[in-house]
Parts: sequence; structure tokens; C-alpha cells
Amino acid sequence: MSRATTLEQVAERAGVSRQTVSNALNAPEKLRPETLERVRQVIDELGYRPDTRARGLRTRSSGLLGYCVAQRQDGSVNVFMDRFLRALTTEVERTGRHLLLFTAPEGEAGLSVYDDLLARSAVDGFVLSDTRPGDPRHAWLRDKGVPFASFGRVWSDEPQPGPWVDVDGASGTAQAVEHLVAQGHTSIGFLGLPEGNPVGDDRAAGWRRACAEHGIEAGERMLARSADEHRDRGEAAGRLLDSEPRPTALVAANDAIALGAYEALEARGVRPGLDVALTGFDDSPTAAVVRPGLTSLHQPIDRIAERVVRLLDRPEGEPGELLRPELIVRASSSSGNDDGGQS
Amino acid sequence: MSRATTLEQVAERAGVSRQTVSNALNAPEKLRPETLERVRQVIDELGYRPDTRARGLRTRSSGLLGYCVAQRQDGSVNVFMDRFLRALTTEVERTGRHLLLFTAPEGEAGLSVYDDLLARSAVDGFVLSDTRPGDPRHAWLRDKGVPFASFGRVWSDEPQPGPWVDVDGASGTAQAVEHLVAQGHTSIGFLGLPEGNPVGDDRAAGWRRACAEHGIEAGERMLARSADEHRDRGEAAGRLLDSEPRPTALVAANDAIALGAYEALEARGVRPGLDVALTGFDDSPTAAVVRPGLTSLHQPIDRIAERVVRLLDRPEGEPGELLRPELIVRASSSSGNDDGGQS
DNA sequence: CTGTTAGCGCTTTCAT
DNA sequence: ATGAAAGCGCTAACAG
Repeated sequence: MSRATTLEQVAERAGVSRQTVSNALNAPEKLRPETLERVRQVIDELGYRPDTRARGLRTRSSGLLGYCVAQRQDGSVNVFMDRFLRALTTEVERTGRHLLLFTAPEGEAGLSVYDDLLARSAVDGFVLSDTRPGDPRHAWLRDKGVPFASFGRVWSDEPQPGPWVDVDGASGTAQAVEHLVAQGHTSIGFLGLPEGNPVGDDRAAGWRRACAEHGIEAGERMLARSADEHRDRGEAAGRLLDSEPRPTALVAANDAIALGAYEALEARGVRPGLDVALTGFDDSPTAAVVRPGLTSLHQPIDRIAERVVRLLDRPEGEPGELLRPELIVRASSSSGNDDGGQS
Repeated sequence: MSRATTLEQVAERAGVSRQTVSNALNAPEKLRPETLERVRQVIDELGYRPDTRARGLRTRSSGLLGYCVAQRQDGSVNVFMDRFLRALTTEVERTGRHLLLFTAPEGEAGLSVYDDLLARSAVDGFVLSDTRPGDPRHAWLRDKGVPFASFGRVWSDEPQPGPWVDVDGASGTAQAVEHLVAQGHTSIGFLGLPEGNPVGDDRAAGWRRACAEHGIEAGERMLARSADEHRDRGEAAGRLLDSEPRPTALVAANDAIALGAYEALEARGVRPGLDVALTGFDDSPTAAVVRPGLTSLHQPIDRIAERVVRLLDRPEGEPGELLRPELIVRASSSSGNDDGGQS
């Protein structure tokens, strides 16, 4: 691993001063075209690239954005987060930086990890995700004046600290309801997340609102919460299916719960998509693979990544941004219309 | 965002020279216990952390390992890779470094990205994954003397360049066959990956070997390759099921194909787990969710991450390491034994 | 438009 | 055991 080329070597070879080479890179308009050309040629010849550490030391930057990968205690995976990370990596690169991955405990305890990274000047800022109610990171970073942007809101009483991007869950479930109404359904139940989950509440609100607009009942009687979204086996769906009158359609707060509902349906001899319509949320890979294909709401991942990075760099504009998910219709909600593929 | 504490500030406050503070951090045994204690106290007081850029500039290191996230052209996700990335992040942190994420085109074209990172001294080395036949990265990095380790082999004619860790696919499918034989099966088909895929060939070899040991037929007649693993809808499985005599068990090269086979089975009124046994490979989240639960081979992710980082730092030992996957038995291969949960 | 000087914060080398 | 000097590779600020 030979030593990398330095600015000085380029300067000598091109017969100019170090500073001129530096300018060729950072302020080319300051050079006479012919000098610029010559310097550039030597740079190419030598394959010179400025050392990020030296440059960072001088400019007080690192060219790195920190991103904390959540350690899921239950060993479950969030496929959606994987796709987001890929999109984010691409987007950060587009702005000439890179992503630095790290882990941290949840809540207050994790702040020291953020503090450490900052104290060492290892990162220029953070992209936050996996936000939780009462998440302390946002306010803490804001108070420190650290650049950051969040995918997901904090959902506390105070206004959201700092720039954020989120998916409009209510709009999503409302779309699902509209779609089901268009199929002729007039009795639409909701399979919710455990009580107090703000994402779940948001998604339930959209269902409630859209139902109200169509004069469809959307009271507690039509809503069943899953006790544990990751291991849902359709108990909640079962409760709704065993109630009278049985709803003809179910909107689930996410794909995991919708998938659990398949079981409850099958156990009762009810065919998803034919006898009872079903929609999910997240458009997980499983949604396209399962039979019948699960209609689900696709989150605009690339756009989220793009917006979050932009907001991190230019926080002065909108405080936040709500993106609409897109309904991907498959056979679980409209037999004969299954596209069978992935979104 | 106030300026971070420097070594000099600590030195002044502690009444020692800069060098002494540096030693307190990097060579504490060189200090008199009382001095060390005093310096440490000031460090804590001020929350001092050495600047990674300055230190790196001096020590010719960056404290970062590069990891390329594959951009899947077909938009598919590899859940397994997501879990590996989490494990890797944790493992790299354990050694006091961090992971730097980047993207690069496949093949030769991507090498310039690696080169760029190296020229800028942005990383100290690389962890490679998503290896492909003829992958040029390994030999290229080895020739440059860059530290690296690979999860996955290159599968070319020459010996594998550089340290690697991989999962023993043949051992996995052999385990599956043993399990099926123990259930009384004597006619076991194999659902393979497209021709020429070395991972698929490896997994097929284990099936063939284990079948041979039990005097079970494992010729081409019992093997059906999937044309496209991501969109498999069970055509290959269908061919095997329609042949005479119909196999009573199927070993699939991965979960996606096994999941496709569910359809082929159901289309023929054959119940997976009851009429025909089925096993997958990868132990994807879907395997635990689908009904009946899919028996599958779990890859030891944490161990892979641990070994790959160790080999990167100490490449002198074994050239490579083959890890055994673990068979997770669910109802698809032994009705009544479904644990229903995730691994 | 180009060159010189200074210094970012740290560790290495060499004195003491 | 502690300190002083030098310099890693770069860019900001100024001089010419």
C-alpha cells in the first residue's frame, strides 16, 4: 500500500505552487485556463485526490454523515429500513459525502454516542430515523447546533425539533379505504398497531376519516389492535371476522399484521381477495410474493432520502415535509387485478 | 456548534505538556500514576476526545472500513444482507472503528470507486460482500496491498485472493436431506438456482452428496433449475411434481424458490408439509411467517461478521473459513413440529 | 492570477 | 517520566 500522491507532488510536477493546485480543485475560476489545464493534466496523470483528513482538519468538516442503525431487540428485521439505507447512501454520495454507520442504545443513554462522534469531529451531522415517541435526540442536537434531519417525527407535545420528512400514514390508509369503497365495500374494519403507537394512530386516523366521508362506520367496534405486530397470527383480525356483521374488507396498519390476517381468514374458510378484501402498509417484499398478492402502500423511499439530505443542508425552508405513499393494488383487494410482481 | 476541546486545552488545564496528555491516552504506562490520574480527570471534566482527522493524519489511518452496498438492479431486497450489515456495524465498532458506506458499479468499473476512497485515505480497508464469479475486487486489492476480507468467495479458477469467510452451502443442503431422510423420505428433489450460479452449484452439491450417502437418486431428473430466482412462481417445482414418480420431498436452493414452490404445490392440491416436504435456505423473515412455516437454513450472521473483521486485521492465519448453517425446522418439512417463530 | 505564510490537532522523535 | 520540535496534507488569508 504505497503512499498516496500529495498536493505538493502535483505542484512540483506542474511547476506551480501548492496553493495553485488547491485552487485548481476548489476555485478553478481563479486560474488562467492554460494553467488550469496543465495542473489538471498532472492531477490525472498522478491520480491525485486530496486527502480527506487533511482537508477536513483545515475546513473543520469530515465529509461524513452519521446514521445510527437500530439494533432490533427482538431480532426482527425491518426490510423497509434496509431499502432506505441504500437510498440514503446513494443520496449522500450525490452530495460528495459518505455515510458513517454506528450503533447506539435507545433514548438518553444513546446521546453519549452522538456526543462522542461529535467531540472527535468524526461526522458533520446526522440523519435520524427509527424515531420514537419522546425521542431525545432531536432536541439535543438542535440545542447543540448540530446539523441533522429526521426521517420520522418525534410525536411529542412540543413542535417537532428540527427538519423532518415523514410518510403521510393517514393519507395512505385513506387511499386504501377509497380503493375499497370503489370496489363496492361498505363495511371496512381496521387492524391497528398496539395502543399508543403514534404511527399506528396516524394510520388509523386516515381510515377513520375516509370512512366518515363515505358514511361508513369506523367506531371502536370496527377496530382491532394487534398485541404484537411482529408475531401477529391474526388474533385481532379474528375478532373482527367473528363479530356481526362481519366486515367485508380489512385495512391493516402494516404488512406484518395483514399477513397475519391471512391466517385468520383461512382458518375461517374465508378467501382473502375473494370473500374479504385486505390491504397492508409498507409494500414489503413478502406482499408481492404471498398468494394472493397483498395490496399495500408503497413508501417513496428515494424521495424520502433525497428530501432528508436536502433538509439537512438547507434547514431554513419548510420545517417538515409529508410524503404521500402510493397504493399498489394486488389480488388481496381486487381479484383478477393482481400484477403479481414487485412494485 | 461550539469548537471541540483540544489536547492543548487539556494540557494547559492539567498543567502538563501536550505530549503528556497524548501519552495519557495512548501510552498510559509511561505516566506516573498521579499525573495520569490528574490528566484523566481533566479529560473527563472537559469531555475531551481526540480529533479523528488530526490523529488519522498523523498515524496514516482513518478509523474507517469501507463497505459497498450493492444496488440491486431489479429492486429486490436481500434481507439477509441487511442483517449482515447490522452485525458488521456492531463488530467493527467493537474494534474502535466505524463503517463507511458507499456504492459502486459491479465489476471492473467499480474499482475506480475503491481507488478513489484509497487515494483520499478515506478508509483503512474494505469488507467485501455480494461477491460474484470473476469478481475483480479481491485480486485488485490484494495486489495493492490494501487490507480487506470477504464474506463470500470469488469462485474462479485461481485460489481465492485474500481472506474470506463463507457459509458452507453444501453442508446446509446435506443437513436438509438428512433431516428429510430421518422423516422417512426416499425421493428427494432439488430446486436449483439458474445454471452457472456457483452458490447454487454448491448447494446442489450438498444435496447430491447426502442423497448418494443414502442411496437416493439425485440425477438430473430430480433437479429443476429456476429461471429467475426472484420471480419464481414454482414452474421448476411444477416440473418435478409432474414427473413420475413424484418426489415426496423438495430441497430448495433458497427461500425465494421454496416460497414459489408453495404455489406449484397448492395448484396441484398438494399440501406442503403434509403431502410433500419442503425446505428452503437463508431463513428469511418470510419463512417464519408463511403457512406452513418453511423449514430453512439459518446463516450464522454474527459469527460471519466477527470472523470477517478478525481476518481483515489478522490475515496471516487461515486463508478462509467455512461456517455451517443451522437447520431451522418448521411445519413445511415435519407437520406438527412448527415452532412458528423466528429463528 | 499566483505564491508565501501560517496553522488546523495530533503523534513521532529526540532531548532532558 | 516529561517536554520541545517537527511535520502529517491541506486550505484560509494575505501579499505580490
